[in-house]
Amino acid sequence: MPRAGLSPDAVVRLAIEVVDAGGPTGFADLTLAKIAAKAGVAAPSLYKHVGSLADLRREVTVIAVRELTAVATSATVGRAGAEALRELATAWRTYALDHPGRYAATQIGPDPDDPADATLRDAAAESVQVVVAVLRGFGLPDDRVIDAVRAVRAGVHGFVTLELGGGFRMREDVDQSFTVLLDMLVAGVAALAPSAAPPGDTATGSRP
Amino acid sequence: MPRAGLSPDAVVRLAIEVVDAGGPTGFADLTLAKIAAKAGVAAPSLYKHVGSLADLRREVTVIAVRELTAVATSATVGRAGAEALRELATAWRTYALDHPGRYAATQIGPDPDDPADATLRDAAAESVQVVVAVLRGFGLPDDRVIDAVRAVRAGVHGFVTLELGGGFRMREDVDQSFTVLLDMLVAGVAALAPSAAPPGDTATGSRP
DNA sequence: GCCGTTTGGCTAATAGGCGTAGCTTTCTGG
DNA sequence: CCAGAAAGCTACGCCTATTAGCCAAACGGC
Repeated sequence: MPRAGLSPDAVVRLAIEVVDAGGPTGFADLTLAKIAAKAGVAAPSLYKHVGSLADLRREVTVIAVRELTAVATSATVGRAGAEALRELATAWRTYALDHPGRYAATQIGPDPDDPADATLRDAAAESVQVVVAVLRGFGLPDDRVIDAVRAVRAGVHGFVTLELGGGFRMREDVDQSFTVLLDMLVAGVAALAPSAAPPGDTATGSRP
Repeated sequence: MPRAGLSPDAVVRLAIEVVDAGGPTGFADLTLAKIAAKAGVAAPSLYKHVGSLADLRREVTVIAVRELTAVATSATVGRAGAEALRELATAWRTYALDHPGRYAATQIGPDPDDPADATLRDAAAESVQVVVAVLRGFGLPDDRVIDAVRAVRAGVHGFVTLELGGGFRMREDVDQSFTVLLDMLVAGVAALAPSAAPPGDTATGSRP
């Protein structure tokens, strides 16, 4: 008969705790029953604060995407060019490794047609804008920026998803492999600029 | 009272049909009930042919990984260097786009400790070996091969997962972006070789 | 051709998930 | 102080997977 003092935000916070506790599959394994247990409440009571499990998952995803945007942004303030790109990618990977469940949540793509996904679409677009901003520092032609952004996103996202999924044996050397990937991306993006001369280091040299 | 004529293989075949019918989320949405409905059989009857849903999913995953290995292999026979890498990556992406559900199945990593995952581990290792073989043609030092393999896997896998997940707006230009990514990977891998000179072309390659 | 065994289907039932309906209790605002 | 909103609850319906036990169809030996 006592009240648990829940609120929509509190439920989302508990959901994130459950996600964090579940490792890389924490988001996939998120369940209303677990949240209710953690809140000390019967499962149907959660519907007083949340529309559905799908809604709750969407809110968790939005928060995770915004967190990722925030760490990426703060990793690149005051930096430019290759250094900014390296810091961005490193912060991105660090967030994924520190919060694997939340990072898995960010992989949920918004439905372009569903109005309920509008804020998620916005959050996702904002996170891409951080990459765009960093790559603008390379002086790329406008029509090449999108290709560079996609390559960087693909490389970093692919790397961390493979890493989180256990796709890499020999865990010791993973940091070095990530550095090599960043070298490739930095050099590759720089090579897209018309007038050679990358604004920062190149680490592996550039090609004509 | 008539018999449906099922077998373990037939059940797996039906499972793959269900996966294929479900688009990118077909694997996540795979359910014994759907398979049973497609077979014209009650759900518990499937247990005469399959150990559990987890077993069945594992078998689907193994098949998908082997298919991916096969298309990657046949795309690279008789080719070497940059051309082989481009064809490998293109075949990889084509498989993912043609069979999004099956490609999603390949993303589940084997548990390194679970003996039931042994054949999946082997299949996954075989698929990585295709990339290793292609990259060997670049004349990399042994301790750089692993970094190059990881970078290629990360780039291609990241690209197709983002593409399948709807992470790219403006669908028209995706082919070009993939080509740009391949340019970066080819140049980046070539740059890892001690004696400059990439063995194949360096410009943007071909594609139908 | 017949009998016994294996095999492949079935129904019934358990356990756990989401979600709805409706009741009761607690808090709050006038 | 009391009415009504808010936040719990239980009971239920429907969907999963999975187990247990039954029954009929197919098959092997003779």
